[in-house]
Amino acid sequence: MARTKEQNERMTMATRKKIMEAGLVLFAQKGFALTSIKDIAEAAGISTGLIYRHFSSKEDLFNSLIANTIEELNKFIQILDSYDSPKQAIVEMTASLIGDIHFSNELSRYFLIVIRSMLEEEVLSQIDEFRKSILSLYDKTKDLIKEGQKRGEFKQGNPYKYTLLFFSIIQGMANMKLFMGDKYVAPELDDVLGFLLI
Amino acid sequence: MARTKEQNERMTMATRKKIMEAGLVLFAQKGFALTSIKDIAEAAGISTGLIYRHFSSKEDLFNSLIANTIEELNKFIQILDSYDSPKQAIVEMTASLIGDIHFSNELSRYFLIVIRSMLEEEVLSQIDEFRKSILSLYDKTKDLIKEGQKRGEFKQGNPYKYTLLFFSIIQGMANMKLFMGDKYVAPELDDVLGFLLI
Amino acid sequence: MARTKEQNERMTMATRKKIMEAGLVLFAQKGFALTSIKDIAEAAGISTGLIYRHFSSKEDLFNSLIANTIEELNKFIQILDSYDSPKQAIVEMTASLIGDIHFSNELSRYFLIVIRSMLEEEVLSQIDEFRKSILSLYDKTKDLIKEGQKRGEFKQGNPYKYTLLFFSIIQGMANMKLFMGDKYVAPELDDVLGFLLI
Amino acid sequence: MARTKEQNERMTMATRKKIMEAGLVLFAQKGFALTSIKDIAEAAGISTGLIYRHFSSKEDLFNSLIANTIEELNKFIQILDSYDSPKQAIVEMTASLIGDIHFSNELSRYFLIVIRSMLEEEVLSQIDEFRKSILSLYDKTKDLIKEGQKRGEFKQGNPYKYTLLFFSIIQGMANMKLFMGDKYVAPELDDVLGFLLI
DNA sequence: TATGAATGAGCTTTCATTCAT
DNA sequence: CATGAATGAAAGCTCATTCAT
Repeated sequence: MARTKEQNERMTMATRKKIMEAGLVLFAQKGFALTSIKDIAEAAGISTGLIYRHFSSKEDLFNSLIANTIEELNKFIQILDSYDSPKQAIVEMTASLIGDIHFSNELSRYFLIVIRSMLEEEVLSQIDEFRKSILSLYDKTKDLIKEGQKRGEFKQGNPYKYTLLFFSIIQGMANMKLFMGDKYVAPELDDVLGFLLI
Repeated sequence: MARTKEQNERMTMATRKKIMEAGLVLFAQKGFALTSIKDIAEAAGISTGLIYRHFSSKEDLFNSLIANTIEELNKFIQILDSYDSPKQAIVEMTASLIGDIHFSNELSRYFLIVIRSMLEEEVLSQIDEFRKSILSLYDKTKDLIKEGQKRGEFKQGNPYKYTLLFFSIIQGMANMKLFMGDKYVAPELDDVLGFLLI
Repeated sequence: MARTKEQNERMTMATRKKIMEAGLVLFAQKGFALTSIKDIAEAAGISTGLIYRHFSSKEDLFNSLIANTIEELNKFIQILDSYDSPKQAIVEMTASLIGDIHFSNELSRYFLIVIRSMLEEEVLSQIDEFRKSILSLYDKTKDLIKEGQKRGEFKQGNPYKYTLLFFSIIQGMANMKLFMGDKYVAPELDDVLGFLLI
Repeated sequence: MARTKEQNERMTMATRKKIMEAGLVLFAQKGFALTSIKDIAEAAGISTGLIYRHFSSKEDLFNSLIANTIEELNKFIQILDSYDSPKQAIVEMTASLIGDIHFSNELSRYFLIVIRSMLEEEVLSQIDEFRKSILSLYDKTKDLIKEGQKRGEFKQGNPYKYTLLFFSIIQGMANMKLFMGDKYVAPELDDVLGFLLI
């Protein structure tokens, strides 16, 4: 008997998810160029051909992950708004990121994708939107810091400079975790935010 | 009459230098896999074939740069020994790194190569020695921090954890500078070392 | 639905066979260096890339053919043992070779591969084993001649010298057939073995 | 002071000779494709560039050697005419060839070039003339055998078939000598010509 | 829908040839 | 005349993508 439409759809979505998960892990680890479609297919436990039923190209898959990453970054931005004070926002965000990186959570992979995309020159169609999204997160953070400084929660100093330092640290940590693996030891919140908090 | 031996040697050296400089820039930016021999040849203003008069393969060229990087890292380790106090050593090293990154000096490219090599899985013959060299720099730094803590120059806390945070920041900054280009604003020494200095 | 495993296996085998047949013909004719992968692909009616699904490199394909050749030579050696008398063995072997060469049978191509491998200096990994195999055929033949001389079936004289002459003739004939094509006229058994038979 | 015209010419000819000698050895051994200009230059003890002052291309050098080979073959044909009887002609020719091959004389290299040219498909411009020349030697030999048969000096039988067998043996021997090197043992005249002489 | 054999564009590498000296 | 650094076309090989089943 033929499967129901719903069953088929569920299978389709399950496969799509498997591909994206495998893609996220591998792209974060090895970057776009070094990750082959065969790698992804093997990691996802399917055939290479099947990937092309779900994504029109390797770049399309990558772009889908970038779109997810953008979404995650935007969620981040929104969460920043939901806190009572800039200090609370930054502290919560940082604590959460330290944990994500420590446990190699999905979010930490998104930040690795960010790093890689920064480095790779590859002309990937969505990369511009991606950069905008990153810059918008930076911008939001800058405003938050500015506001926090006004309220006297943060040290004085160029908020843009602090923003860049903040994300340098976050990305550096994500990278270091990938390099050190189990040997990685996460820093304390106070150490990471020492430059900013009074 | 033919060129003199000296002339030839000078030409050879000049070309070799051009190739290595172009290679350093491109490998730091795009990594091993994404950098093509054609890219390097174009950047160096020579033909593809000529690269193979100087390096037996793309990997050979990369390994030469890695060898240089190892050398630079070792110089770093030695310099750390030459200071009177751990605090002075760390402070000078950091100040120097901030400047190198800010001006995209060669050294900052070496740190980008380090980042890339951490991320890329590619089995390049020298990479193991390279990792050892990085870990040895980490180790040296850890000892320095430990000693500084004993002397009361640094905050108390797991010195290994501080080491990882320190290099996370440095590498994150090198990466950020590459991403932001002229928009990059370097942090102050005190901000970078806030987590460590008393 | 996907192809069955069996279907795939059949396709794979058919392709592999096509490649090896084309390779045998071309390597026998033009040797390793002059035969390009493109040549082989065209002769086999497939794309160049497909060859690499079946053989990891041009050398790997060549080595597979060499392995076949070694096998054929070993069969030859074994057949020589199965005859009642050395004379019969040599006569049958020669008659069979004359026919193979005349009809450009596979075996004659193997002998051309032998010639080429003798001539080419290229360091191909299996070539040493191959030479051993050839020398072992020569050795076997020498023993056979010696035994035949003891039995009074062959002329007296250095059996090693006779062996070299014998294979010089065989290989010369295979070569001549390739050069003359349809214009080639095969010699009589008695003419070929005149130097040996009483 | 400038060299005299004569001196210059002598030097030119000496260099040209060195190149041709090196080319003959290497082309005979490894064939056209596997022999690089650099190989030849090194063997001749000169620079690669200098070869192009004497020959317009690698093919031009090869063709010059082919021209020499043709000349040698023609000398052969002429020598065949100078004997009193076909038998004497064939016997002398064969004895001389056996010796040349045994001592790896120049002539034996020419015969190796013949073998290689038979096998290689490469479109070398002079190859057609070369083949004609070889066929003309075969033809001459055939006539000689026919005449000898008339005179009762040779066995009866298709003279063309005998010719092909004769040159198969000669070329097979040249090849075998290259393969066996010092281990080679030359056959007796009677063994080589057994099929023909009464 | 799912498979993996098959394709071919693009990369690394070699080497005949050119050319400044 | 002589050198060898430099060029670029062509070969081997990889891998994203297609397609028959």
